Amino acid sequence: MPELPEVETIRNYLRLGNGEHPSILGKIIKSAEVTWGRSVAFPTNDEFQGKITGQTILEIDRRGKFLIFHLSDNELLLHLRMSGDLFVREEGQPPDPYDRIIFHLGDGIELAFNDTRKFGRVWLVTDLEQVIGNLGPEPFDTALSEGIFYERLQSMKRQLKPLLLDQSFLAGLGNIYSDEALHMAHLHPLTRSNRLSLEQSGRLLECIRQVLQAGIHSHGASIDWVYRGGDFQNYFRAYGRKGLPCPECGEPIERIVVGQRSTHFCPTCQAKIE
DNA sequence: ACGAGCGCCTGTCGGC
DNA sequence: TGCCGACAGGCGCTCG
Repeated sequence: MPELPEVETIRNYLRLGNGEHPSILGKIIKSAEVTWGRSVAFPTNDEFQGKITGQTILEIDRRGKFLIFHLSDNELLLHLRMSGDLFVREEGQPPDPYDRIIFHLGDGIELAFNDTRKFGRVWLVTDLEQVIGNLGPEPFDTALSEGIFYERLQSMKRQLKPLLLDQSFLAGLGNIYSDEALHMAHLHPLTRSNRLSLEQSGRLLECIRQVLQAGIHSHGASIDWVYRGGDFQNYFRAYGRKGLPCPECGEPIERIVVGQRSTHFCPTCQAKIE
C-alpha cells in the first residue's frame, strides 16, 4: 500500500496521536504477540519477542518507506509493503483477523500491525545499516542537488519508471507517485535516464518533490478498502486514469506494463526521448 | 548492467 | 449464481 506520503502520515499519527488516542512516544512495550511468524524478518520469532519486551519507544522516524522506532536498546524497523497498516487501539477490542503482530503498550493501549496480504516485515536490530544500508537518498534531502541527481541519472541507462521504483536510486517513491511525478515532469516512463538534459533532470527532481509534498499535505492517498484519511486519490493526474482525459491536454491517458507494474502516462504530454 | 519472470499472500472486481 | 482470470500502493530472487 503505502509510499512515502502514506508512511509519513502514519508516522505522524503514531507520534502525535489523533484525538482518539495519545501519542505512543514514551510507551513501554510490555509484550509483542506475533500471530503470523513470517512477519518477523529478523531475528527469530522468540528472540524478537524476548528482546523487545520492556523497551521504551523513544522516537519514531521514517526513511524511505521504512518506519523506524528508536527503542531504548534496539531499533525496530517496519515495512508495510502492499497492505500493511498500523493502528493504535484500546486493549480488549475484538481482534482483527488480519492483525499480524500486536504490541501491548500498557495503559490499556495496543499497537496493531495489520497486514492482509502478509508481505509486510519487521526487524529488530542494533545497527540500522543492516536493513536500510542500501537505500538511496531521501527525496527531500537538501544534499540531493540538481547536479548530483543529474549525475546519478547520467551514470545509468535505465528506463525512468523502473528506476524511480528502485529504492537504491531514490527512497520512497512507489507506483503512484512515480507515475504522477513523470506526468508532471512531462517525461515518458520508458525514456532512458541518460537521455535527460540537465534541465529535464532538474524538472524531474522538482516534480518528485512536488507530488510527494502534495501527497503528504493530503495525508496520502486512499484506494480500495485499505487505508483511512487521505484524499490524494482525488488529485491523480495519471495513475489509475486509463482512458480518462489528461488534465493538461485532454488526450486519453494510456496504460502500459513496465517491469510488471502498471504504468499510466499521457502519450501527448510525455513524449518519449529516444 | 539491465530487465523479464516469478514468488510471496489475500481480496475485489468484471466478464462469461 | 458461480467460476476464473486480472489486478492491487512492494520487493527479493534467478536467469539471460
